[in-house]
Amino acid sequence: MAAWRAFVSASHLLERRIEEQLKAAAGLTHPQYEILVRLSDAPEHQMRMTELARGVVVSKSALTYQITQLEKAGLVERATCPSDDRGVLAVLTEAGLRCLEKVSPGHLEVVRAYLIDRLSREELRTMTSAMRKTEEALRASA
Amino acid sequence: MAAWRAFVSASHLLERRIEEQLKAAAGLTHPQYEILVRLSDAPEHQMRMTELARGVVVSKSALTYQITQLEKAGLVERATCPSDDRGVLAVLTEAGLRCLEKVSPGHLEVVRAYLIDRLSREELRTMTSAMRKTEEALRASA
DNA sequence: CAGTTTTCGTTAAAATTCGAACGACAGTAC
DNA sequence: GTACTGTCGTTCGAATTTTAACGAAAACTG
Repeated sequence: MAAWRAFVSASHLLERRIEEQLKAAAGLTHPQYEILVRLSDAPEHQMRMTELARGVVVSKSALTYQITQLEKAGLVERATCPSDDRGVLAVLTEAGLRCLEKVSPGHLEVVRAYLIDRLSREELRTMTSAMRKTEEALRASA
Repeated sequence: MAAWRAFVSASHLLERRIEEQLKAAAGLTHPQYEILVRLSDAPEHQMRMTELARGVVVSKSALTYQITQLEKAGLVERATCPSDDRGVLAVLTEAGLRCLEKVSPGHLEVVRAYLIDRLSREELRTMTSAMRKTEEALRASA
């Protein structure tokens, strides 16, 4: 269980550090940053609410809240979904994209400094595949 | 950055699943469970608040809140610290220990099912060492 | 030993999370 | 078409976390 203990501590510590960095750099929380990243990767910089929530791994209600916050900040907009009248599209704005481009380097630097750069190429490859396996297993069972 | 993405998703998904399991099994949250584990490992089943907060990786105020909750549930007690009049000791009660023994198996089963058992011995070893490295780095820089 | 600075744990207010319940719409069966 | 069932996003209330500020006690300084 040593692996598990280390995993939990490391992920919580890293989470804290990342939160701190993002807040200082752009007043963003980690979930908010994740939302921007996912949107920037999506076709036309937009995504359905439910799909986005699944991707970021937060509840739908938490996403509703965060999208509202990001909308107030002008980084995201809501749009009606053409194919489904119930649907809502979260759309990354120009300002959102610029914000992301401004913040990413610092974020990645933290991730590298405390995680990536401390692992050999071999270790990194192993860990990636391990994390993918557990992600897949958990997504499958839900 | 694939490694990082997988890491974040996997840890959030796992966190959710664990939270769900603990809530169902004993009405505990993950932080609460962590507190019980740390206390059960400590000499005389007790620890100073600040030290405990560092171990579990939560803020002091969050720990104050959680210890109060656990005290209401009868799983933990507060005691005055003999060597330091400011200090407070969190002490695991008999009921707390029994609760932990009751819940642990189910918890470990989840951790194994989604993380440990999906990794080869080699992968597990690599991940442990990687997590230890980042934990150490993050604790050192704080 | 007085004066300053830290550390300890708690508190208060604000922010964020989740789960459950909801109304609106979509999909399917008959 | 009508009824059933499922999905979508939001809202509400409860629980939890964080930050900042606080009073008390320790540790350090001279």
